[in-house]
Amino acid sequence: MKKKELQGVKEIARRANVAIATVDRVIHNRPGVSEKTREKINKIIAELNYQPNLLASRLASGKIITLGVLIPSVTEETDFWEAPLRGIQRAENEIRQYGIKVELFFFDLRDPASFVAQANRLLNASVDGIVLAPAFIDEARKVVSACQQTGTPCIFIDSNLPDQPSLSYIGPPLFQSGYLAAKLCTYVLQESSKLMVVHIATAMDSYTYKEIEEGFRTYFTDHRQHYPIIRADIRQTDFSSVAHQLQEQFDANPSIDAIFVSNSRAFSVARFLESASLPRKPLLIGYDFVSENTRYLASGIIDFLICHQPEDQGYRSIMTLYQFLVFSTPVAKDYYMPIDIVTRENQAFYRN
Amino acid sequence: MKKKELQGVKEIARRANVAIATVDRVIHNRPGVSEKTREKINKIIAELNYQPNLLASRLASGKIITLGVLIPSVTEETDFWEAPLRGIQRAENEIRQYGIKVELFFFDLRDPASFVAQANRLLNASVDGIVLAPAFIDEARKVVSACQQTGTPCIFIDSNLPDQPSLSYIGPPLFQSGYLAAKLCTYVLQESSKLMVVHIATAMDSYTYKEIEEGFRTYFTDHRQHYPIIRADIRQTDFSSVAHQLQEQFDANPSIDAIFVSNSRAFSVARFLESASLPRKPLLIGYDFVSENTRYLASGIIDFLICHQPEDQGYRSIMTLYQFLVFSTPVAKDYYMPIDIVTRENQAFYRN
DNA sequence: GAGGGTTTCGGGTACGTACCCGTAAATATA
DNA sequence: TATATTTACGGGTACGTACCCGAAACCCTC
Repeated sequence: MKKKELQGVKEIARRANVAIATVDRVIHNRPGVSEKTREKINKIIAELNYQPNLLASRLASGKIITLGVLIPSVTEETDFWEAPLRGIQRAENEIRQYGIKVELFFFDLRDPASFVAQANRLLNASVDGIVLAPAFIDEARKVVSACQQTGTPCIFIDSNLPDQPSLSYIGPPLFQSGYLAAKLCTYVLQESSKLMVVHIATAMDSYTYKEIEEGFRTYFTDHRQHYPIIRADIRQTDFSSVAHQLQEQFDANPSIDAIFVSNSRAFSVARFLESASLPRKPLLIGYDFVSENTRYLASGIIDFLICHQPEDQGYRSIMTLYQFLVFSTPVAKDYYMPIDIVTRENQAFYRN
Repeated sequence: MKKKELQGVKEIARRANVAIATVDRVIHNRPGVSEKTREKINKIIAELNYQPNLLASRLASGKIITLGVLIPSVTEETDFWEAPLRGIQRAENEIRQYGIKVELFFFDLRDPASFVAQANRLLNASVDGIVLAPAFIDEARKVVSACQQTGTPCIFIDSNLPDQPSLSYIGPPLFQSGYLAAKLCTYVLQESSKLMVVHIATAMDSYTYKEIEEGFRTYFTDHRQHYPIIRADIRQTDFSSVAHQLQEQFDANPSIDAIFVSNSRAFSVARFLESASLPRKPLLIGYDFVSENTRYLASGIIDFLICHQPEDQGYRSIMTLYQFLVFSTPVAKDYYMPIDIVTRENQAFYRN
């Protein structure tokens, strides 16, 4: 009966003629090992291509890794953040058994103060990693620098904070999605057509919208198609304000053949189009698979929705932190989500 | 110093005044426990809402779960199956540490005999679960019935075997993707336009193609648009045969404004269009993000590629089996992949 | 009521790693 | 050279579960 080969640290310890504890010290770079034995053990580790058994590892160290998440709450305004939250919770379910816990903090998208308050709670919770929707630029900067202090890895989700140090950005490539929207418009454009870009938001988050519109316009300059592009900035998000301003634009410009809404409020424009009596319905393109939008997509008033798999963004952000903290997996600085085109015909199968 | 609360089976055993082994027997429905104690223990398990610690569980039972995969090999004809394979390997990497192993078997898409041979190897490998691309219907049926015998769960990937018992089907909704292709065509169609559906394949897998074409045609009947639809069945996949047959069709039908290729060989049609001198380039729609297609997408000859995230199909098939075998997670009978629209403008961000 | 069989259960070890604690060896101090 | 201090290492237990093996308790049968 031959001696069964030992596994893992035991085998290393046997070969190096040392105790398991010593091997353990080497693996975790703990002091108390002479340079000589350290080298010897490292050599054997390399030879064996030793991979620690994470089951055993995480079982033995009863430690729990906590991840903090700071994202907007779901409001009656939009259910967009439902999806990332779903993804986050799905990820948590998958890795909970491996000793990972997720703590959620929600802020109000319309209220920077709530962001600050929740951010402080998050920072005081002494978490091991952070997922952050940096909706308010200056306020988010402070969170980032606090993370820098403590060495806590931090991931931005859905929108970026340019030039800020972070472990990773997980979200859409804004410029290119505007560019794609422009291309989709061209399928209905004719000689005399005009275009309209609509921004509907109380606060104009400059960076995001600018990138998108830039992409949109660049498409036409790239292709030397110089249709007039009308801009509508609508700062009152209630329907009557939106309808009123749109009506004005249409009165002034009858031949608008395509409308591009730069965020998830296309449903508001759709509602206007539904009630307005226009000679022909313009093409309508917007963002995000939120419930109001999908209704108008189904009824044919919205033609295209551009989406960026928000659930997957949430899932991915948690999993990335997990992989980074537990396995030290290297992380890509920018992880751009695909630019999905959702239409009436494929929306039933879209996974938001 | 108060007694620390015990965890898991220990706590159950303490409360029930039995040994851990007895609790273990109850949990695993093993015999050797009187009905009375069994009930008592089950009651406590319910009270505590006990969730077994999977780390400890899988660590203790050193068992290795083996998953068998039978998919087409990557050929010079098409690199489509690279993507599912990537996904499968990614999944394996993630769960290898939890005692899951994947064994790969490849067959030749042009050769049913190779399928049978590899299927037999797979069945003899006594795996715990199977992922199967049922490319050959009758031959695949036999694998399924063998699985039935042994109770081995089996998942179909990429194409389905209608009316065959399986744990799950993970793949595209064929009918709807044809339907969507039709819709995309309409953006360029005019009064006098004709359409062409092209099948290029040595063997006509009846089910897949039929579903797709059915969806394509249904769109037009649904919308009462009765453009002539020309069919081209091309059984010689080499370029000159394809070019020859296409040329014939175009000679006979000058006003073909949109071409729909029912599989990944759109690049072949694209190559023809590139060299042919047609009055105006028809819209070209095909399937799959394979390298030849993406080149023609970038150059603008292919307008749309319809894709179904093949990498994710591979990943998901393995993970589904894993979750099912290890956690007994319930599995959806059909998991339809989204119908992605890839264009020149968003292809850079597409994750195949 | 003694022998044999079956059912029911408990003790104990193993999985691979983490980490506490104690001790021998090496080095420094007196 | 004897003693204190540091450094290097080994023994051993714990994490929560799986499962082997043996023992007690029970049930029959003659």
